[in-house]
Amino acid sequence: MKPNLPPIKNMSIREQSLDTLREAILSGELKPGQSLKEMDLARQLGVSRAPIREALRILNSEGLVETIPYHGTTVTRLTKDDIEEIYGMRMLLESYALERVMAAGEPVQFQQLRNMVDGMVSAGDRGDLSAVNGLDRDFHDALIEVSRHHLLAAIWQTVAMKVRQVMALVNRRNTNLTQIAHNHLPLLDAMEAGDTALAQQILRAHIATAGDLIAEDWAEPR
Amino acid sequence: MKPNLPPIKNMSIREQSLDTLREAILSGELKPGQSLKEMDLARQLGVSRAPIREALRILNSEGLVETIPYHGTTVTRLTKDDIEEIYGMRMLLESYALERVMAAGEPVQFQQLRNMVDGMVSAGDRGDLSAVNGLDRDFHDALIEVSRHHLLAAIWQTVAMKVRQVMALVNRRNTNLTQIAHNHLPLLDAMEAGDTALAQQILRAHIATAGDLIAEDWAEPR
DNA sequence: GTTATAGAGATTGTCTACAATCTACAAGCG
DNA sequence: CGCTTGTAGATTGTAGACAATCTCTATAAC
Repeated sequence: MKPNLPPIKNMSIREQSLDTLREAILSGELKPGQSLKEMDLARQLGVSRAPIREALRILNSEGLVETIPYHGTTVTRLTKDDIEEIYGMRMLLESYALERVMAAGEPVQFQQLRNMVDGMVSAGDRGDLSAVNGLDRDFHDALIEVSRHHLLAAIWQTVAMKVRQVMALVNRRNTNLTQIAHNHLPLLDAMEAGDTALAQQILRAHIATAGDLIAEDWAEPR
Repeated sequence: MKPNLPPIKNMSIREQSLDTLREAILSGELKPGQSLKEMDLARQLGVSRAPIREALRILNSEGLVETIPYHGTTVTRLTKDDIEEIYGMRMLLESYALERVMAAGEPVQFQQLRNMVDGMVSAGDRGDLSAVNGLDRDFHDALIEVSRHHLLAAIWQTVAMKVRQVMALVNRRNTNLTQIAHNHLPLLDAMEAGDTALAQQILRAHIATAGDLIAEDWAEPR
């Protein structure tokens, strides 16, 4: 008899604080430029400053916050140039992942991606925005994952976080749900057909379009 | 009159500890797999555990150490696969930087690179190994720098650190100093001539060769 | 009126002590 | 003998107090 019970809740206060703060930044709850006072955060989470500080150091080296000695920690500001850099880097990394996946040529992995795209399409038809966004993230994360490159995956994490932050902050008035979802179909078709060049072209166009749309109506703060 | 004096020692204990530990790892003084006990490090540096812990969190998120809760922190081990990933990523990033530099087409920046290559050549002729290594690092760092891409530069830092660590650990018996130095000349020539394709080809071959040489005689630890 | 300066308050940086957890080994039990 | 369980020592995780530094404001000097 193996009840298969998961571990209760082994996360340290530091890690819980880290996840909470990171999530708040990536969801846009904590806005760029906002100052984070250690004591406030500690009181708010009901813990001491020590784990908060360690979490802030990690967020700092992830580029999500910036710390000036004896002055304070603030959520990193995002300029239009930053957006362009993020999407340029995203294109570079995803393109590389795609190249590796196609070169490896293990068609069995496509099923996983196919499921996500299918789910995205149906979520789009339902008009479920957050589901589409979640599956879109999952799809691009999975593309990196199946490329089987640990270092690439680690770097992708950093970039993907910034993408999430941007997506949460942008004024998304002109998003066509079904269009986003269906955009992934021809990419997957090209991949399954083994047409690397076409797949690359579609992927790059897909990312470039998304980046341009966002950079276009990015309101430079302050 | 501007004496150009740097601030005396404005760095916090955390940052000094961080630099010291990072340097020890990158120079190979602290070897992969070695366990780092907070109390030992604190005693050795003559400080308390708090700044040491914060430094370790940063090193952890940089991928230089790994921490298991209540168990300890160890210097990250490097496998042969890791080496290949590092050099693959290095090629991707430097190639991207080169592409951007060539596209921008500001020839004035080449002078800076030229000086480094010249210095490298003369250091190679002097037989000064550490000078060649230092200038080689400077050259590749500068290539990223002149591409004017903050995010790329940040990501490069992480990868370049791992390259340094690998270089320090590898058994470099067959290094031809003058060859390494002179390898950079045709690359710079192609860049100044505006021949992007040729420059890319030389750069990629240069990095691939270096990576293969190192991966080749990488002794898998344990 | 302008500038320099001193002090108060707030915030971050560091230290020390204590709590929680892990590993290893020994004692108890079948 | 083999397995579980409990205890000791070591190590990491967290808390709270104190020190160092910054910002801001009021005041004094010119």
